Amino acid sequence: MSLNQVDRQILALLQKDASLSTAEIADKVGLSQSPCWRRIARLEQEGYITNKVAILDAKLLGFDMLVYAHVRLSSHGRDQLAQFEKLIMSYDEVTECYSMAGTMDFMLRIISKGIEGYELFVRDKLLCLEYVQEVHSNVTMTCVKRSTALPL
Amino acid sequence: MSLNQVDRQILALLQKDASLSTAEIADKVGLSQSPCWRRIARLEQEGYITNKVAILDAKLLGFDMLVYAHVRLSSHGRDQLAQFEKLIMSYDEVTECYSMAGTMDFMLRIISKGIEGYELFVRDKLLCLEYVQEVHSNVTMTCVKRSTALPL
DNA sequence: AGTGAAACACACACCGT
DNA sequence: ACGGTGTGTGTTTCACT
Repeated sequence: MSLNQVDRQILALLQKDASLSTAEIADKVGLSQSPCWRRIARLEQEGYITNKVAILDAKLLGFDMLVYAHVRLSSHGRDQLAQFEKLIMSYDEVTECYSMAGTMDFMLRIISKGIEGYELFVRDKLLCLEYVQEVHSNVTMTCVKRSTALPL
Repeated sequence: MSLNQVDRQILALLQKDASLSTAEIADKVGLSQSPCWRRIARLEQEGYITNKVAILDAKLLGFDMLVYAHVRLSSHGRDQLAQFEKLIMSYDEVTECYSMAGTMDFMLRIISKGIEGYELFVRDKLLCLEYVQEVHSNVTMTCVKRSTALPL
């Protein structure tokens, strides 16, 4: 159920580099392979580790535009809330979406190729929805830091 | 140098699930193991795949607070810009940081345990810096979507 | 819970096409 | 460039402490 220090160490290692072998992790946390493997399997099974992914180089692949957009829905749009969220999930350009505290707003992280790509997205996939009242775009310039790791 | 359709397919698969074996990927893209393995190795070597990470369940680990903070630096703070960025990179609570177009602002993605954890962070690690002029917190409520995948 | 060994699958290299 | 085959290395299980 709960986690001890070794479990946290394992998680900390894996969230930085999932290509580490069980033997390497076992070595770093001071365990032998078998018990280390069992712990990792347990951490996966209990849901602490949700999945493993490859991180790609966005710039190298031509995605030079990263925008955080605030989307305000009209008040009667609450009815279509579920539909809006479902739609958002189907948009690959939207890599993240959160509803914000205190407002009827959503914040979207949108990745695209150039301003043209971003404008196309906003026009064809956001503004075309009747219940979208306002879209405010926060364009990022340089990425100082980007990590998927939690502060364990 | 450039990528064909098969390469993109491989990248698309790996950015969703990096635990796929070469054989499984080869099967899905219609190649046999050897050429598929060579392509993946090339994609890593050329930097398209930067690394592989395990994604952990933030809520399960007690990180129930996710805030996007806009930080405004005072104009003479430009001198300490490099120092600020270095400091930000050392803070584990800051998982992302971007400088924003058009302003002297930075946007920080901060993950913490409860409002208490967040307040502690802002007080002890942001407001204590003389050149930090203003911190505006956008608190997220529910996560509609979160993905690390690019829209290939 | 940790250790050791054994079965198995996979990653990686070397061939031929 | 793709495909087949082999060998070492990592993963996964099992029997034991």
